[in-house]
Amino acid sequence: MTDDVLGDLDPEQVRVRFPPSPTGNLHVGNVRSALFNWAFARHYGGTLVLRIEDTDLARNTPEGYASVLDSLRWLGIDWDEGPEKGGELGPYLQSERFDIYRDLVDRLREAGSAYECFCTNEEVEIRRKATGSKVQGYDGFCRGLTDAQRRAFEDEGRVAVTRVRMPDRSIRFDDLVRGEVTFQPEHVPDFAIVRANGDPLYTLVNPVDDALMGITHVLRGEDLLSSTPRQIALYEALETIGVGTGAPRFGHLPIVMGEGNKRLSKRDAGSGLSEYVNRGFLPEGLLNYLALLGWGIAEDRDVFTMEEMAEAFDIRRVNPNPARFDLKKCEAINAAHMRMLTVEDMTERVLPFLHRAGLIPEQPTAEQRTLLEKAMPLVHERMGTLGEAVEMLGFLFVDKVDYDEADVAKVLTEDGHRVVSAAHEALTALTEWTTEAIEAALRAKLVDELGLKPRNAFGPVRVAVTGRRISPPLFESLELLGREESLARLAGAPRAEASAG
RNA sequence: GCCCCCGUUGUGUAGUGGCCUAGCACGCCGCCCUCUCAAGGCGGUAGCGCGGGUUCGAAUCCCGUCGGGGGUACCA
Repeated sequence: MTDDVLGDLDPEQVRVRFPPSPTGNLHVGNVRSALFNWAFARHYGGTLVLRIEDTDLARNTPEGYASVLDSLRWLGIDWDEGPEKGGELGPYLQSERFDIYRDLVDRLREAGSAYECFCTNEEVEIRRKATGSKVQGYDGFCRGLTDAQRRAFEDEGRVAVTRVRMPDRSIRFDDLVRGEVTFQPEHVPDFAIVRANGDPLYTLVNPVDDALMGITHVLRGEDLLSSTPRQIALYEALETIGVGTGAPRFGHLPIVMGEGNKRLSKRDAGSGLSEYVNRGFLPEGLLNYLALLGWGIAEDRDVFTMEEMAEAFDIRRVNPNPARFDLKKCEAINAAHMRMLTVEDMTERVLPFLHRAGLIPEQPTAEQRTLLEKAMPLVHERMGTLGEAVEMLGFLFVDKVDYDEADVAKVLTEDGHRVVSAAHEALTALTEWTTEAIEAALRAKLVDELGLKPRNAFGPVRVAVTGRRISPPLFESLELLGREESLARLAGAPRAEASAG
């Protein structure tokens, strides 16, 4: 049975690519594209190529390149060919392929598929106004230049760009997520592929490398939908000079929008991957959420692993609607993944965050590690991100508690201190320092003897010991903190400023 | 302006002519549990952009309309 996504291909012949520009912090929209290409490749057992599109020399940075690779590694999106992996069809950095592009452009020109154009934008604009044409873009003026005309332009000191000659017929293609899309020839002008200074443009190198690298499916953002017809024309021109086998199949993914009705741009908060890394999102959590922007694994389920995604992924089930990035849902999905982690795994992942917050050294002591392992079950279900461990568990690792002023003001009043003193007294008398014993002693003293409601009884104790009104379970926390430190904190708890009058 | 894409609750989606008094998830609200906060349980809120058709019957098909987005470079 033929699968219309694959056509005549065997599943393992699928070749897709992720082509980032190394301009810095990866955008979550790009991450989503990388993810879908990864899932597509893994689903079929095909190949994912990583290609660095660094032809715009002015915008590239070495850090950008390192950042892209680091990001993909952090995400767990592994590629099969590309930087650090090698492959038969490299180099995989476009900046190392300029000779290839030059050669192909020459051949394209010889074949008549491309031509030199000497027009300036102003001249094109003047002609458009003169004819009253509504059609945008280049008008094809230089298509049929004679040698003499060309020499005349050159004698004027003009330098040509190279343009592709678009065929005079409509171009249609069957988009994997949108179905059939058609463009009329008058709306797809001859486009530039080489700058006047000789540098190749994205319009050239992207399709050229896809052809050269045997890419079978191009899954990318919807923002590239309208450049597809000209790329298809280029693939076809390339095929006539013996390069590649024509256009790949395209699937245009919905764009990722931010708040309101704007595309999530690089300048928007929450658009860059590094923010999620720094906050302590789990790669699997972020990726899971990103997958939900246009795709779902099942009607009644939205938390899944990347293995499950690869298994179930179907590009035809991707929704074409633009999707808004919803941070709340992203956090909820991440939290669900946090809860799926084992305590050991969670401990391991939290360590760097505690270190960065200055709570523990880079190499924690065995004691600190044990303490964290014991504390982890208490907060495991309470954390939405790894970074939250700093706030939740910080009190266990400091000598001097960082008291929340507002919480102190609210709870450690005169009355509050009477409770804290009573707690101190009850705990001092304790012979056995266990959660059960601590709870029993505190309840007996504060609830039974003083007649306090539990929340009023334990609130002041909580703030005195942890520094805040929200904390891990109190009795367990006291046990972990230890008798000596607990009693010291109860004895030395700060006071709310006495209110005037 | 022109071209292309898209249009189900606040958000992401399910839904491909009757199973839809439109399901699920997140959010939000309330209740239960409870030492705080979570988690968990229970309940609630809110939607087929609009107008015409076709049909016994339309979220689902057709036409129109409105709205939103993307593109329109010697950026990618």
